[in-house]
Amino acid sequence: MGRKDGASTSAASLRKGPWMAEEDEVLIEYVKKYGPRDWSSIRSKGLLPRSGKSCRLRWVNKLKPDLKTGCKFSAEEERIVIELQAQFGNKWARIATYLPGRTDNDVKNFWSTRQKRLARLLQAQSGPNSEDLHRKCPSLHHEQRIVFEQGNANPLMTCEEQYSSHFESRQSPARGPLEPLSYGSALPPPDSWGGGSERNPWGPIDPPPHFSYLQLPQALLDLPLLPETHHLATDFDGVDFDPESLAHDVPEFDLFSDGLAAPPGGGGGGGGQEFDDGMPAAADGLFGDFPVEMLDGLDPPASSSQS
DNA sequence: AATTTAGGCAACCGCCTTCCT
DNA sequence: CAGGAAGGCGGTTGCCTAAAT
Repeated sequence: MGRKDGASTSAASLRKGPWMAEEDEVLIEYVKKYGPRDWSSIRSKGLLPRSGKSCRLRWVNKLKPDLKTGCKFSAEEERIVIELQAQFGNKWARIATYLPGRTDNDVKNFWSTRQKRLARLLQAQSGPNSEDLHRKCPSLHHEQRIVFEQGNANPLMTCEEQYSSHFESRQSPARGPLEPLSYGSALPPPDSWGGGSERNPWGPIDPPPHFSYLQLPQALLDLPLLPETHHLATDFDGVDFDPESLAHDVPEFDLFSDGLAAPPGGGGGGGGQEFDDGMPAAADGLFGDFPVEMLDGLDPPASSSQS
């Protein structure tokens, strides 16, 4: 209601800025002892000069043991985010429930970066230097070329999305609908966290209906289609996912035993990681360049290309 | 080698929802 | 039921690093 954040606390005595390792230790010890709740009592107990919100954020985004920190989004994860964003909008917390080890902040940052990139490409395409882009991104991967040369390009997707989709469809053509991660056998129910707030991000989530590009934001829908690709906007209606493939690499949830069983084939945090399905992480080598051919046929959307 | 640009990420802000008294 | 407190969430900003020029 009328409360202003921090109004009830003396903001002057609150520490801000980057967290020190010692602070992290204190926070971890606190969660060990009391569970991930009552964040504001961390300050009231005199443990840390941080706001409860700040403590919670730090825990959720960095200290929680089941996070994929320092690991780029895999192509699979990218695709999931793209599809769910189209479906739910900017409901990052909800989307994150479908991605083991990813936080809402991760998803948000990923999306933001992607949007910037798209905006920049569109702007470049609308300007006089699209040839410049060709020069800058000459290394179209062979697989990417196949996608576009076969006329399967969907102008609503970035290069890596199209490539990802293409690659994926060849790997497992039949996939079930996306489902959120559930505690299942891998994660304990919220109760085991000490009966904290049941407003938890893991709560029951409606299984999303099939994704449809018709639900894309209007700004994207305004983009003109490339010749001979109009059908694709609806072809993607049937893109399905196997929920098993999403949940199968949910790590054993062991709050304080260093958490993650390392995914097979890659140590965490090192980059270049591979996941169970063999999909490589979205390494620059594969997805680094956009197919400017895709953009050359496009006119800038009436309203969004100027900035 | 210096500068610019873009990507990635951590953390803060403020609004909203839910819980508690 | 009303109001305050706490937590959740999305938007935004700023810093750091790597790549490009």
